[in-house]
Amino acid sequence: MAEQISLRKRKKFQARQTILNAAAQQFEVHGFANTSIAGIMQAAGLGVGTFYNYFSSKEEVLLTLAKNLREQVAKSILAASKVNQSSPELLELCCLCTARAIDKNRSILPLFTTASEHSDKPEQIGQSLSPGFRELFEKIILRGQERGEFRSDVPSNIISEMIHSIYQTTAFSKLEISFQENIRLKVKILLAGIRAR
Amino acid sequence: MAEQISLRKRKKFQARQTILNAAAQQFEVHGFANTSIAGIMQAAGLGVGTFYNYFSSKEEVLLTLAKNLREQVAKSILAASKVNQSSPELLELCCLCTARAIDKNRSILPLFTTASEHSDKPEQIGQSLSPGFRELFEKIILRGQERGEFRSDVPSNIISEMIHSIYQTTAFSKLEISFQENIRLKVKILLAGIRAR
Amino acid sequence: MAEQISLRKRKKFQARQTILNAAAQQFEVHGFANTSIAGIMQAAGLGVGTFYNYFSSKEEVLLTLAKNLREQVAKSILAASKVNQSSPELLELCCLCTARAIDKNRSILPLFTTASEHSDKPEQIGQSLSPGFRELFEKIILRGQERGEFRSDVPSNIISEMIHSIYQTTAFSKLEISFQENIRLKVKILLAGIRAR
Amino acid sequence: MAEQISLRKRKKFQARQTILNAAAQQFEVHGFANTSIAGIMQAAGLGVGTFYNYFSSKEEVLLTLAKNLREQVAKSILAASKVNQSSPELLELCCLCTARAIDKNRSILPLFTTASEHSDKPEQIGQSLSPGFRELFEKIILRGQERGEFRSDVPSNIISEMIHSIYQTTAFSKLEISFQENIRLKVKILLAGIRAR
DNA sequence: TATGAATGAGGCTTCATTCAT
DNA sequence: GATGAATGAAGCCTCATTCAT
Repeated sequence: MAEQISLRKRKKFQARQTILNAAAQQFEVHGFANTSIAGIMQAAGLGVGTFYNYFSSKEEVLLTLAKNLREQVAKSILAASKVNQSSPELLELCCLCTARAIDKNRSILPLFTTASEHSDKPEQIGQSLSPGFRELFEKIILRGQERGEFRSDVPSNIISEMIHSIYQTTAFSKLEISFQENIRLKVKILLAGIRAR
Repeated sequence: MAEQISLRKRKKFQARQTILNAAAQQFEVHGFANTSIAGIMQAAGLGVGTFYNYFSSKEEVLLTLAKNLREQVAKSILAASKVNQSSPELLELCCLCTARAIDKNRSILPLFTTASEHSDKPEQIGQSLSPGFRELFEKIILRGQERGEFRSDVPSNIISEMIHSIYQTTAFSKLEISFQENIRLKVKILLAGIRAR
Repeated sequence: MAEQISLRKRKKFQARQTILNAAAQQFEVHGFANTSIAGIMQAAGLGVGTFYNYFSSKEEVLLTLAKNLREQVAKSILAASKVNQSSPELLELCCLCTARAIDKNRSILPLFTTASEHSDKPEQIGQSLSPGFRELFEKIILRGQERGEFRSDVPSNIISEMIHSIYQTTAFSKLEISFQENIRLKVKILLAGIRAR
Repeated sequence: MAEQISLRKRKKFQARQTILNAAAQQFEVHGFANTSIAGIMQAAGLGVGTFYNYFSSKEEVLLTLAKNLREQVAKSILAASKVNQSSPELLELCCLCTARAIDKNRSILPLFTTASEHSDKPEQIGQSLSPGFRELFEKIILRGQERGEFRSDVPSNIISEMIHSIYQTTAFSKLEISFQENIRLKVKILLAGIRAR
């Protein structure tokens, strides 16, 4: 009996995953707005109605994808930031860790730049990715500025916004260079730019 | 007779402008995806059918808005780049000019980050803004690298992409700082970051 | 120009009427809940989307039908109630006038007994028919009670509710007797029952 | 062994009752049309699929509720009508008994006025309540007319229909008076109205 | 050229019903 | 017998687009 329930739950969990994957893929191919629920469920090999057993809207799927990514990134950063080191080193490390975590979910990030367009509650989605790493970055920068490791003539939130922008747009890059390497180079420039003289 | 024709042409031009303005405003308020042609035309105070006398789709309106912005930016840059100066100085000047031109059309830029989402031909729109100033930036950077004014260990297209990303995301910024000032600070960091050592 | 507009408006008015008639007929045949908008518009010989150029929901159609009926009844009663006469005579006259007005729109009345079921705002529809004649009846009864023409041991609103109930249920009657005659007989009983002794 | 079977039967009976009660409650709160089977079963604390072990449709549930009410009313009337008395007295007694029986199941009656709307077989449900007491009333009236106790210038079926209408609409009454008292007053008027002169 | 009513394709969502466990 | 996930039919509604005036 307990096993039966567990079996069913496992299946339900699997179906949920199937839908999430199908959605991510469809979003990547057609974009969020051009993806229909019917399309997602067809890609998932499930009936249309089944979608509503798991999610109440396309937005909720996006939110879920965002949450998953956010958690992965957070975990990855957390691990990296335990080691003790200088602020520039730490910032670079975190940036690269984040890049690596994002790279595994490349299809998802680009959505958040644009998702705010399609929702009645843009703020929810648009910034749902940030918490957990944007704040972390800002903390590191602040600490670096206090320690005199980073220039102080530019506010930390501007710098943090700049890092954020790098991730957002690099995900769209058409250049013939890997995502992580692209990020690495840009972070290199940024670090050089904010180093205290 | 000639005057009548000219009058008619002027009137036609006016209607077109009215639609463009209404569209820009609606896009800004509701987002591209959530703006309907009926909505645009209502805002324009014109009949729905009239839209199709001037444009064939919402995308075309967006493209037109982009083209207008692009031309303004290009003109602005062109004027700035005539003066002879060092590459960093020139780059900074061009960046600020661009910022100023964009600031006048703030409502339009944010659309291009997202517009690719909504179209069947994303590439057309998504990058429609760049030509005319992205290339210019790259040229300046290349020249600077050749002259030894900019570091050469990062490809010019990466740097140019980074500048591009600054414009795209700063347009969305929620920070309490003006668009132009925000851009200025970021460009400062970037310039410091790419200066040859 | 003015004529053209007028022509269009006339056509628009006609289409509205066509929809209202088709809806009334469909409601009568299949009931409100079992009538789909597609069904109405097919009966009207118009496209589905056209419905929304005129109404925003099935409920609004019902409300409109109710309003029309209400206005007819009110007009009919108003005309009748101008003549001066005893309260029982006046009440009877008004009842019969109402019956006649309703009879012309037989298909509509039955809906209001049931419509409250189907709406999120039941009170709106359920009682939308009453104003204009339920109150009138109550006024006549009250006056009759004051004058000693009607018994006073039963509250006027109970009597008025009883009249109301006669209309509502007689519209459903399966008896082989005309609607108006049926009403006439019931009103006869009621009048006999409320006459002061 | 026999006990086990009996236990099972009792359990089955219980589930059936649970569903009926939940359904009645849901019907009352949301209306018949707006009540889904899922909703009923959730209110019943049972799985959706279980519904079909007991009923084949929402209509059948309604029919069952009607049958139960009908039987209660019939039993109540039967008891009352055994005593020998004049037709008006008997009719009044039966009316009040009926009112009392209905009052205990207030939630159910209102459904039958409207249920016909929602079914493909309206006749089945719409009049499913009547048999057993409408006929009885008619018999009493007929007898009274034969005995000269009731006026004969109005057909008995009209009078019986009038009684029926009182129950149907009083169940919806918004007046600040109890259901039974409301019925009592209306029956009083009716009786006064049909008394032979 | 301007208009706006008509249109139907297409997306969203609900829900009765089935069926494997 | 109980369950609840899966299903797709069917309804609702929006909106780009056309076309007669």
